Amino acid sequence: MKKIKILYVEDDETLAFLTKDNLQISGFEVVHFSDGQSALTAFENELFDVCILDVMLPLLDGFDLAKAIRAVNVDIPILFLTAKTLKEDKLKGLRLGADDYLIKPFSIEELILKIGIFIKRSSLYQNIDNKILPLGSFTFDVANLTILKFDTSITLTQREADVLLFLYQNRNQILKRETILEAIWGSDDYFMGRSLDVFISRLRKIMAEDASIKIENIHGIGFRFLCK
Amino acid sequence: MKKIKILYVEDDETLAFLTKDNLQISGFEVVHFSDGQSALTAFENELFDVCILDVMLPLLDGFDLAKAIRAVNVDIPILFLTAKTLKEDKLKGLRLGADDYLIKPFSIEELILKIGIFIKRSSLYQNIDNKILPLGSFTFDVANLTILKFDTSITLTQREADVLLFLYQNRNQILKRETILEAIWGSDDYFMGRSLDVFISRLRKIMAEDASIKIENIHGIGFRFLCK
DNA sequence: AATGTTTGTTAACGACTTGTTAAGCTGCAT
DNA sequence: ATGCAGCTTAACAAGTCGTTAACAAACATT
Repeated sequence: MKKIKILYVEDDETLAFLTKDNLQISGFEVVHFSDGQSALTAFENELFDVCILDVMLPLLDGFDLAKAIRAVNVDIPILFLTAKTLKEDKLKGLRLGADDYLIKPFSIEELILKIGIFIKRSSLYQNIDNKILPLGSFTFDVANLTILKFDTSITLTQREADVLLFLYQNRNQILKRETILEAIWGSDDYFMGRSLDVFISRLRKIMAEDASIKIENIHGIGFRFLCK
Repeated sequence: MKKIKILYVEDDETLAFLTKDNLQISGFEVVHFSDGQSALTAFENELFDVCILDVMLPLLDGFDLAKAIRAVNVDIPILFLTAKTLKEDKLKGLRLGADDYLIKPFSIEELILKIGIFIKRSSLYQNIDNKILPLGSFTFDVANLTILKFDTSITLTQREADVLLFLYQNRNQILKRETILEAIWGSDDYFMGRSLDVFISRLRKIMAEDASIKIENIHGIGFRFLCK
């Protein structure tokens, strides 16, 4: 059983030390940063399960950091620590329900409890199969395997939809060929790799009209789905 | 043009505020309640077009509230918001009827798209059992198992009518073979599947003259009944 | 530049799904 | 018993889709 890995950003060193220590005792893996900038760099290179961000941070505040994190991973749950009650408009644009907050001062028990509940209900368990996803100027109706364009619609095959959904869930991130193949085909060999290329080619053609959507190839590595 | 009036029940005040605000900006009229009891009272005194209910509510949970709402109005579409994954069968039941659900976390764009599609679908849905349904240039008299054409009428068998009604109730959506078989035949095996194909073939022939009605096959998945 | 490798694209192939017609059952009414 | 209606099963034709092949283009390495 893998530990839950937490990205924790807090500039008050004393509080950070205590919190980190307590979370570790409770079985979490915690990586702590004192400022937004270094946290963001780390986030781009490692996979985390949850982010806990102090709202008041030097250099890059908690909300801006959250926005930057969202640009890399749209689904990761973010828990804000805030001393005051939040400005409502600040939360706009963050994913409703994917985020939560805790008002300082909080007890460590409270935090741990909150993390537990929070993780359980967030995107690790997310069910996406009846969703209608905005995709640039299109919308992607997952259950109906349909891409709705301005005035037409295209029905995808199940496998096309699977690939597209997987790209979507990991959009704006580099995805290794291997990762995609494992996720969609269940294993990874030369021929499946060629199949993947055929599917990528078809999806590109389908979405060619919208220049804001792009499936980039990262040579020798995999693909990156750019969208919005 | 009257605004769509939404009854919105959500106990998380922050989320509710954001959602309500966004829906209003998108042109909906939104009335928000924090608990089921007060929502129900309001529902009994005002007319709403759609209900959006959080499943986890204090006092009266989303499903019980829905039941109470149904006692007052059998046709109103209800959209459930749920944080946890529900039992599969509970959800399946919802998608097929006048109800649908959205799993948290969702983005506000997703919610708005969903409401749009949902309303379009359910406004046509309504109470069907002994109605005369418009079917392109035909009409389908459900109780009398009759399709009325321009100058003739065709009597269907009970099973033909069952299949057609089920397709109609879920029109413009992909229906899995399995779902249809479970709904009409009660279970799903190879031969029933072949039977279904025979029925689809007959229905297509009956409705062949009207090009605006179409039973599409979605290869390897099921069918989609297209009909304005 | 020359070579090998990875990726893009199109088309052909084959397994499998579906469409269609007709024959075979089964239960019901006569 | 006999005939009929309605559904299922069989049989074969037609269609679809993922895979594979084949070749071209892009890229990396020397």
